Amino acid sequence: MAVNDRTLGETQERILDAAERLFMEQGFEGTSMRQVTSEAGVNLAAVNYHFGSKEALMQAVLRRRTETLNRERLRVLDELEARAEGAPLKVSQIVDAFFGTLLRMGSGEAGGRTFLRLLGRTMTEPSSFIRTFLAAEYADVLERYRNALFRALPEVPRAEIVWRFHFMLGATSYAIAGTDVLRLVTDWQLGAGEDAQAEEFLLPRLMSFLLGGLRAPLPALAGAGKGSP
Amino acid sequence: MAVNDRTLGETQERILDAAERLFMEQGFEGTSMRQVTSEAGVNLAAVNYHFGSKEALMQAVLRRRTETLNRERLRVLDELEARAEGAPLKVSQIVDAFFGTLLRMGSGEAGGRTFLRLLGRTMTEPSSFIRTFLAAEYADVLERYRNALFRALPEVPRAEIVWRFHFMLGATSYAIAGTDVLRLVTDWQLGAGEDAQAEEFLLPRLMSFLLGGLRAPLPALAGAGKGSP
DNA sequence: ATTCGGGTCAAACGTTCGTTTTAATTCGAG
DNA sequence: CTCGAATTAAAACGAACGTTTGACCCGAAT
Repeated sequence: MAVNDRTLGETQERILDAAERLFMEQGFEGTSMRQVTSEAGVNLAAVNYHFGSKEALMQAVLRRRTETLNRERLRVLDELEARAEGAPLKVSQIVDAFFGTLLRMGSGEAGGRTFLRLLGRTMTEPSSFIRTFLAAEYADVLERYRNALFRALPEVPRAEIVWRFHFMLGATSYAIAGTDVLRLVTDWQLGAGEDAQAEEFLLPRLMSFLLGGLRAPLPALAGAGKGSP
Repeated sequence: MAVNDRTLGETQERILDAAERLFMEQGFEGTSMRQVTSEAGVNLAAVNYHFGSKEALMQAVLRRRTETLNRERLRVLDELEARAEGAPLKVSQIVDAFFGTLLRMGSGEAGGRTFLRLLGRTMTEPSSFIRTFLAAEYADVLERYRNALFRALPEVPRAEIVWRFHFMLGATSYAIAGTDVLRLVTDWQLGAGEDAQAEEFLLPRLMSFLLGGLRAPLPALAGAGKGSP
């Protein structure tokens, strides 16, 4: 019944798992260190000992998964571009490589779905240290994908593409956050129980929506001012 | 006798304005009562006296604007349906009545833009009392608009429409939240400075995107999977 | 056998939290 | 001018917060 027979680093992982789940359920500010350590079954001081501070813990929670995710995103894009031999990629390939890779994470390793929901909520988190951290984590991969879209849609103004990338990110973040004001209001069957949502049902539907939005006719943007005719 | 059927006193309004701004910038949990009252220039006890608690203050902040917003949404929909004389509405009319009415709020009364950002972030807020409150506030208007879309798109399965309403809500929430991991990463000119964004630039672009996504081809949804046909 | 150092532990640090209490002030109605 | 309810002001409440401390445990290296 030794408490010490944990493998190396097990304490850190237990803390990360507990923090991931609690931050997802209650937010960063709404979760206390005592909740995290109690949930993880470790001493209160363990977080500050291993990670330094609550903010650093949050960053470690995010980094653990975003590093894997963004490395995979870059790998898939590399592979697509190598196979295309210099030709522009198809838009659907790019969108699937970016958003599909994200969503498929929710059906992979344990905690993947928890992280998806955490990430979805974190995208609109007010704390500036979180936004700064995420921006740095995403810088490389966003630039690569932006350029891939520029090449795939040469006839679309680049500013439009950036706008729509933005909208796609929003639709996806909200979908994976799963906070769902809509679901609380509607009793419509969306396809299945909570569990199977991520891959079987959400992914193809979200992908259709994103591609439809990305390829939509350009807005009129009438040179005139406001006011509708 | 009843304090509630008089217009809000100046103290209440100052508290609501300060709370709206601080909740938007720092989130609900990240904002203290002392910040709110100090920003509003009122005594610390005034919030509990006038609103009862911090949670009730948050609800009052949200209710002050969502009541106007959703009443206007219903009015516009009523008018459209009256003019259509029983015929289904156009999809673009419905989307503009729901999301356009929301976004145009940001260029109306003072604090409108602040509220837009607050609402965008609140949509993914973890606190259950906020989600419950918002669900109740939106119940009527969501049902009306859902049914309008059902009539406008009779050939599309209703579950698909609900999914896509969901995605549209996400893209819009994220856009108005303005937290923008993307913007921190990209230095692309999105059209104008921060100020003019809401109406002149965001609205037509978002509308194109939403309509493209809503009218996109249905996903393949390969019959394979969990077995039930 | 002893030293060493990473790891865990209970306890306490000072601060800030939301809320409440109590007293003073305002102000219209009788 | 008085009375009493509404509102503001000042102070304090207990609880919870993130963080730090210093003693203690124990396997590995000296």
